[in-house]
Amino acid sequence: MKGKATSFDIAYRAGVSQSTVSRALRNSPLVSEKTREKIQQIAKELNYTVDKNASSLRSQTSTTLALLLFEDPTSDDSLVNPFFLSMLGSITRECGKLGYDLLVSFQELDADWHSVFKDSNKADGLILLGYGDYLDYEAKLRELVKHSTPFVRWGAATKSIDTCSIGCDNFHGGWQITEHLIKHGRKQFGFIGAVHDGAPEFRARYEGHCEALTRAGLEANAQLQKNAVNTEEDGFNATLQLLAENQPLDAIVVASDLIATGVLKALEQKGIKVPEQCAVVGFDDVPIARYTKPALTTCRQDSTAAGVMLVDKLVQLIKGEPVTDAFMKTKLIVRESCGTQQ
Amino acid sequence: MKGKATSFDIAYRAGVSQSTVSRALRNSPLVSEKTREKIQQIAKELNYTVDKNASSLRSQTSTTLALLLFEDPTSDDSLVNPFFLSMLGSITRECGKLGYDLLVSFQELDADWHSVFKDSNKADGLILLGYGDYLDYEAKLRELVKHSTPFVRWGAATKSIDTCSIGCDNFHGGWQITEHLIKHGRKQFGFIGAVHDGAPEFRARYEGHCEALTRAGLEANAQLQKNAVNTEEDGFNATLQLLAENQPLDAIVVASDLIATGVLKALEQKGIKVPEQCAVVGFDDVPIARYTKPALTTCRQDSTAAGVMLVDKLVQLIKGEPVTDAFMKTKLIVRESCGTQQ
DNA sequence: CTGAAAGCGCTTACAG
DNA sequence: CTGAAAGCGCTTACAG
Repeated sequence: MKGKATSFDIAYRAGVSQSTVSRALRNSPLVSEKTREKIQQIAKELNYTVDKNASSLRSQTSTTLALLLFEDPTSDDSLVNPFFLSMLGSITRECGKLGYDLLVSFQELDADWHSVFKDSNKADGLILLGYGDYLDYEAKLRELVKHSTPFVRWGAATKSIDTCSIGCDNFHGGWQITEHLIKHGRKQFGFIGAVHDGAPEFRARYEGHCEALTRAGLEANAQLQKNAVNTEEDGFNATLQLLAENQPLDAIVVASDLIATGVLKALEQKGIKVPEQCAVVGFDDVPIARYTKPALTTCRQDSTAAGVMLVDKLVQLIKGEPVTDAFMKTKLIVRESCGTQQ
Repeated sequence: MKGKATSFDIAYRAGVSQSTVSRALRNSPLVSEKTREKIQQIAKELNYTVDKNASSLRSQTSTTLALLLFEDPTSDDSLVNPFFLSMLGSITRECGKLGYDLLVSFQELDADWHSVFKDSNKADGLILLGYGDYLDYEAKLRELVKHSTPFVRWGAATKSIDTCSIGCDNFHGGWQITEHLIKHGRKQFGFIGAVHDGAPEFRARYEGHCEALTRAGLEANAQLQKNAVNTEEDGFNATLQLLAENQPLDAIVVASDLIATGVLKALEQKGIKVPEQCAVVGFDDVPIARYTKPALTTCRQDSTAAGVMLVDKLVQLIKGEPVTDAFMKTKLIVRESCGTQQ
């Protein structure tokens, strides 16, 4: 035989019709066990694999998911948000488990996502990670909804768009981590991380932070909140700005671990001892957090569970089953940078 | 119109045949400019996208590449080798640039790679990253060659198999980093990293290391080489074994950064000051290397360039163009853990 | 349980 | 430069 074997080749050898081969290979109950076994045996001998393009074309379903990664606008070319990277493993594995292939793509915000993947029948649904600026992103989400493209995303739930989002309880996380510091005697807080409509997750963390302060009878000082997008460099610069306020500080709550690495760097440069003089806490629990000196206390988002859930929900959506948003609990991971045990 | 627009819909509106539409959309010179423009205009209005499955089926080419990631046997479920992760960005981007889609998959060593991706026409070629044990891997490579599946891989070149591999000059890297330490007065070396046929890259680094010692009139002491696979934990344990030899040591050359984090941890636990009492150097320059304390001196493999090259070579291979192995230069990155400037 | 036939939406000889 | 037709390799009504 030249070229790849087709279902016709198998049919010929098995002495049955091509339709029967197709049914047998997909374990249709319409085929007798004996016939099925014979056909599957021959298929194995011929190293036969169903042609994906033909079956997808005919059945109008690709059993492929597309993962779209959006980068933060300022991040360097080769750097992907490490938190998303850590989701990749479980997303890939879960896809494999459910029999889906996974297309991965870095997206520019100006592309037409729906046409690129869904309209061309490359993928049955989309997983969205990250977004750059949230406002532009929201407009894109509306497009997807309009085209009734099945998709799920990691991020904050929104009332304004009817989408399935999976995110962690950022408000609770911000509260949790701040409350821990207060309980251990910290009183003068700074906060580093962008707080505006373009970054709803950072904002929720900040609001949780403020809530903890209020409940403890402390006051959030807006002057001690400095914006930073998700980079080490921004964290470094924002910290210098914060210190320039010349206010007493014994703790800095940071909106992400990546930013926190820059905070630690700035404090070290200024000779401020962490955690003795100033506690620092991050958010995410990316791999790096274990290696900083002092090791970073942070708020873990379970990226493995998140990846599995994103895939599961998307597949449900594709099958037309009802799905709900998921809101994951965060977990306080105490290391050295907050100066407490446990 | 219900459902997605097809080339027939466009043909109808443009008053031409469907064949002409197909040609016009692919910028065939066989179509007059006027007709082409008209057709492309209508396509845009209808939000038309070529059906990937139909075009792939008909043309027998998918313009899709598959990235197969193999995990080290011992690594935990959600953890992917950070060095490979850092290639992912540039691989994805380069694929986009060349108009290819990218399927990503974690592979078990027992799967039939060719049938899974190439024989089913899901992908035109394969990119292989990592391998667990090299001997099993080699057998798999032979299979691919036998099925004439186009593929490229990151790793050491082999004479025994006719494949396109892209790797760094591990021997030179091992030499370079050791030579640097010798030049700065270190004399008593340990080496941590698996040195056997199952890990040819680590072995090459070790051989380069030994070569540098020999040239300097020093002697490599096999007793001071301890095996470790690519994990922090293994690095930690191997270091304890090394120290238990009770031999004088003023430098440890480590086969990877990930292992080196475990080495640093063990030394800290034993109260051995890095770099004052003992220098430590890694290999790879993964993101974590900048954050350890002391920051890790290491040998950089340019993952961005590597990713681009892997994609470019694979596409050449698919097009039937001749390709050659690539051997990238390593770069010494001096940080704090070796105790020298520059 | 099985087969003959249609058709998914394209690309590409072939003919003009 | 354009069109009519074949066909990529399947899945799935339809008929028996």
